[in-house]
Amino acid sequence: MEAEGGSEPRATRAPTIYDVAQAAGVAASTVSRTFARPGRVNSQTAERVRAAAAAIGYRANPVAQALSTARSRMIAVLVSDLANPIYAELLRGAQVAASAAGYGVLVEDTREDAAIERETAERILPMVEGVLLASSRMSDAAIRGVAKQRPAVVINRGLADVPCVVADEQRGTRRAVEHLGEAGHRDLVYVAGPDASWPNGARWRAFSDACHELDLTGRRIGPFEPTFAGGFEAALALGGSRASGVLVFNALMAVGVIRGLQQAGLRVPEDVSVVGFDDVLIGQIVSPALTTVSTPLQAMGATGLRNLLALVNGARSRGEPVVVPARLVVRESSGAVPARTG
Amino acid sequence: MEAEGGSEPRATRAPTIYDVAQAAGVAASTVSRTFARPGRVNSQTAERVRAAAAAIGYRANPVAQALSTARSRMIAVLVSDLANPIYAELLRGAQVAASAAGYGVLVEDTREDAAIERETAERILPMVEGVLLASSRMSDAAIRGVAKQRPAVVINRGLADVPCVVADEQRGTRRAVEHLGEAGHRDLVYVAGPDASWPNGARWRAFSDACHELDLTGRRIGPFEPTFAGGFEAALALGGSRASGVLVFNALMAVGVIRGLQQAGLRVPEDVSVVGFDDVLIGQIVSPALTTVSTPLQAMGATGLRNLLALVNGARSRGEPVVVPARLVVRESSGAVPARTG
DNA sequence: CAACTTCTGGCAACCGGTTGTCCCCCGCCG
DNA sequence: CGGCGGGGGACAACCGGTTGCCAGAAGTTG
Repeated sequence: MEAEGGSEPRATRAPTIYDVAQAAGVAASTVSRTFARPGRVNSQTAERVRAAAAAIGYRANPVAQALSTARSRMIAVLVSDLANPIYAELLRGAQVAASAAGYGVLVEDTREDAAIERETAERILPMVEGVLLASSRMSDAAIRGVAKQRPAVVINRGLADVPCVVADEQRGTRRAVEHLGEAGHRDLVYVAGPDASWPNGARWRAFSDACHELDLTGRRIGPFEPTFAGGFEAALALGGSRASGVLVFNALMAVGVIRGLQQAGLRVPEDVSVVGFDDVLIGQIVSPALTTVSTPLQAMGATGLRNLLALVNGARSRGEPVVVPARLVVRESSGAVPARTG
Repeated sequence: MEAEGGSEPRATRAPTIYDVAQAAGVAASTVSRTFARPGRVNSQTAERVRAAAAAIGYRANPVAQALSTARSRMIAVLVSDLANPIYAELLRGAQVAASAAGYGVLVEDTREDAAIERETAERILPMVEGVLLASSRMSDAAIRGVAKQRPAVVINRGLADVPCVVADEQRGTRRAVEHLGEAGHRDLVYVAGPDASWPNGARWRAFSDACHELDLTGRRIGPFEPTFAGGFEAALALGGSRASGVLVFNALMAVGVIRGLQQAGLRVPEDVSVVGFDDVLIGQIVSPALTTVSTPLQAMGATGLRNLLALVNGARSRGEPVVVPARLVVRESSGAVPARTG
């Protein structure tokens, strides 16, 4: 007679295919095939197995499956900073897409630090089937190193030899500059984010080119932290400038710039027009509402993840990056150039 | 002679302990113990093994380790909506804490849906060592069901028999009501969030009690969606009310309420005072800045995760929930009651 | 009716670690 | 010099599935 415990907590071992096999009077392999290869076993037998499994509450152990099939059904997603809503959105898109495909998402917040990112990647690489790098801060070489070990897709970064999903920074930025130009602004400033950020470089280049073509003056200040505080700080640096139009690396910073300018006694958009990147709630809430270059963040996350799964399943990537459109959403933070009183 | 491929992609199988064993001239078990039980093997042997491992680039396979030790070193974190910054913060706190302990975090966005949440939980339960439920929408019974299968910790919800981390909703709410009362507001409204949300219930009860004790009139409207749009909608419903002080379920909604009221031609705080819950960036940015009940979200995520790990490692939980303090942060959206002109 | 398929279940090896157990060898002690 | 103790390495079983291969049964074909 076995010991009769009181309320057993998580005592009893979970049932395995062997338990099911015994209950159904078949071999373990038959149980395995019943679930993994329907059709391979006689339907009557299968029915018996399923009944036995249900009766004893069998659930396949995903770890064991992962070991024997070498497929963990997990994807790693690395983001720079979960507190930044753009990563929350990207992650959400990716997570929902993964879930739909029966995959789990291992998140890691790399805290805007290339070293942490690298180390993290190495650590979790062996247990996932692929890696989605959102706005990686690593060097190209490091990214390729990761991609050599596992299928990888990069979001928000253009990079040869590794599949990418990027927004059309070029056109988006161009539209923003045109918008400012049409409003009469001649002197523009680009407020830069982190040097390690690829979109930052792309936006600055596109800004610079567009200014040149449209015969506008375009300067750059920064880099600043890609946060509200960083933008606020940038607004102070903007003080002595003659610039009437400002393009800011991201939405959080742009909001910071607006607040900083207001703090300094300038009105937006009457004195200075501010345009940002990323269409997140905070930009819509702030007053004046932020004119911004909008990219479909959730969709990018989802697309990135789906492409990654395709890769995992043996697809070969076309060399071309996936480019999603960016459009300008004009709100209240930009307007006509002020009449020069000075 | 083997086929000589060109650039081999991810061809070669990762080295195993058997490869290391062969290279070092020892048995596989010795290799395993070299890493898993330092001290059990002679230091000279260990050195040889480590050298061999380094030479061939061996890395332990976490899946195999998970199978044989029954420890996957992964924790599931379920949140209702990643697009809500409070979950992003909770998740961030949890992720960083997990990472520090060498654990990975599997996130799942349950989209505010109890059914999805349940199903998700069942699906990933077998591959994690524990579960952190942030603002679960499931029934108490369903949560207990989960907790019976794996160690679980619940955040933002009080629940007997399952370890919890909650903010001091009672005191936080009380402070908010006192604040409004001291400013002269006699007629208050609580704008409710989802019925399935535990903090929503706790806040409403505390609000109601506080109003009673302080001899104020406290009504309730809702439920509304816990989003900006939901708050905006609520503001419309607030229209005909004589209430001059409004307490709103969360920050996103509170911001929506402010904007909705402004839209309706009311000034905040001159005509109506608005107080919210959750101290997130958006509440600081909005104009007027939101007076809010602030709780340490990242810390709650981190604490929840650490307690979960303790549980996983065999600690028994004291029955008491962990209560973290909530404090009122007074900003611009609340002020003195307007002089009654009507 | 023999030869050949097709269907279907079982056996056993395998994925890559971990760990209980055995045993050899060495040193130490009486 | 014999016996004892313990350090340390090897063997093999095990975690829980998956799958190649085999063989018996049933069905098909000439």
